[in-house]
Amino acid sequence: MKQKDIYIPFCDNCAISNTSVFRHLSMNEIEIINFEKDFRHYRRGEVLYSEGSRISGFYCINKGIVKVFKTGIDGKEQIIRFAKPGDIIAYRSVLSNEPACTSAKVIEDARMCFIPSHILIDFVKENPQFSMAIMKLTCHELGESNDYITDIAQKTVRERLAEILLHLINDFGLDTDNYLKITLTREELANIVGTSTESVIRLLSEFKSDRYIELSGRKIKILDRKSLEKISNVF
Amino acid sequence: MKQKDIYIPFCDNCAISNTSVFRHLSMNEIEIINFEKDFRHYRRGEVLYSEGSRISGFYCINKGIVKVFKTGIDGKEQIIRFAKPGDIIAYRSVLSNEPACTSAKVIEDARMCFIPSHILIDFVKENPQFSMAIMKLTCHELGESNDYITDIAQKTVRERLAEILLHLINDFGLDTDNYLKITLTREELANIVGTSTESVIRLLSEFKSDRYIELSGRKIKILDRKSLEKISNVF
DNA sequence: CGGTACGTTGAGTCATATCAACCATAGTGG
DNA sequence: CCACTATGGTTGATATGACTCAACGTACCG
Repeated sequence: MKQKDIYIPFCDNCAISNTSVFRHLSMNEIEIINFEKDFRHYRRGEVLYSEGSRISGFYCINKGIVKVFKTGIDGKEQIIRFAKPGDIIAYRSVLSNEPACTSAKVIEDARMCFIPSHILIDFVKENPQFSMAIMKLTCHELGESNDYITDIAQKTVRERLAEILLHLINDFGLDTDNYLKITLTREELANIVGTSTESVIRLLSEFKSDRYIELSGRKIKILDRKSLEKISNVF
Repeated sequence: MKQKDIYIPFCDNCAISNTSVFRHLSMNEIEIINFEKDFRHYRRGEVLYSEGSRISGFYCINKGIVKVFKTGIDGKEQIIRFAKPGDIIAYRSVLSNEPACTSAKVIEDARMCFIPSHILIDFVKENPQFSMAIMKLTCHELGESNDYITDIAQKTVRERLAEILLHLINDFGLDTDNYLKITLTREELANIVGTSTESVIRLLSEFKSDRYIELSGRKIKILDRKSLEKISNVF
């Protein structure tokens, strides 16, 4: 406990980014969040909330990665999206005042603020700019989900896997050696693509022998992005 | 032109329903819509807007049915949802101020109001109640889309077809003879389920010989809802 | 050292897509 | 009025992508 991290990020810092929904809040409103939020660390594997549960607030991610998923047949997970620093999750349930329709689990050690529901609801009601930003965020997510419905309904597993790799590159980036910054288990990859673990393994090693990627454990090195784009059928 | 229908519905009537998002508007606001809206008839096959286009307003459906879809590989449609009386469409693009990410086409002769963008945006900014209602609507749709991703990724075509039939029953109802009130081509059914026309045909006639449904042309008669529920794997 | 979770590979199977032919219907134009 | 064309529906044959099952390898962890 000697090394315990006592640093708590001020929301002002988070709000600076011009992608954050918080950028439209007044100093006063940010103060309110700073005061009411509950900040803490979360380890890989920790569950933030589960499908069907009532949530009393939402999370704002400062560091780390969280997967948001639904549980389908026989408990098989379908990953809906990832949340990374700057993103907020669970806001949907708060706003629609329904039980959570997804679960969320930490997949890379994280730091997050938990912010009580009423704050989000109050701000949406009182701050039109913020309200619009949240609205846009929701609409954007809706667009993405609809895109994915089309993909999953029409593309082959091979095409979808290539596409997911490209999405992961976009969202999480590559390190200096061209390794994908996010690491996932084969099963997690399968649960995004919507296929079986075995199929992911086979296709990955196919991509490998075609020299599009290289594999070392869970790390994926991107060698040929153009070809992945060609395979994935995105224009 | 003798028989031209000069009846134009007042928004007050639409707003009465307690499912309409307009129920939170003031009399004054409703007057504004009444004044600015453009009401007209649309025939089956008419395209309201297409993917990628900029839209200057949104539609509120008074009568008829519209399909909202995305165009995927080789122009194959993926139907995302249907809009029926009381529903609004294209509001997503208006709010996020992005080009349309879907197309919309009339599949059952319709009457609609076209309402200019600025009205929606103004009301969202000025009327917190209305804003919340729109937010809930969006969140709800997002939840539905995410559900469908899970289904389409994990269920078989057979299961999905049964599920879609149940959804159609819920959304559009049955007439006195237990016929589904909405009629779709086999291709349209395929484009909801995310499969080929031939597969839909084969599965429908399988359901028919299993005595779950009866077919006469495009009309589908529901004989055994319980069994369809069992097949569809919904609890 | 054994346990648990993850990764890999092979073999067999099945659901579903694809291709092709054909029929029915309705609208069109000469 | 008839041929012409387009659209939708149906059925059969065939191909194959992807899943499942099963066995085994690997690595880390207490």
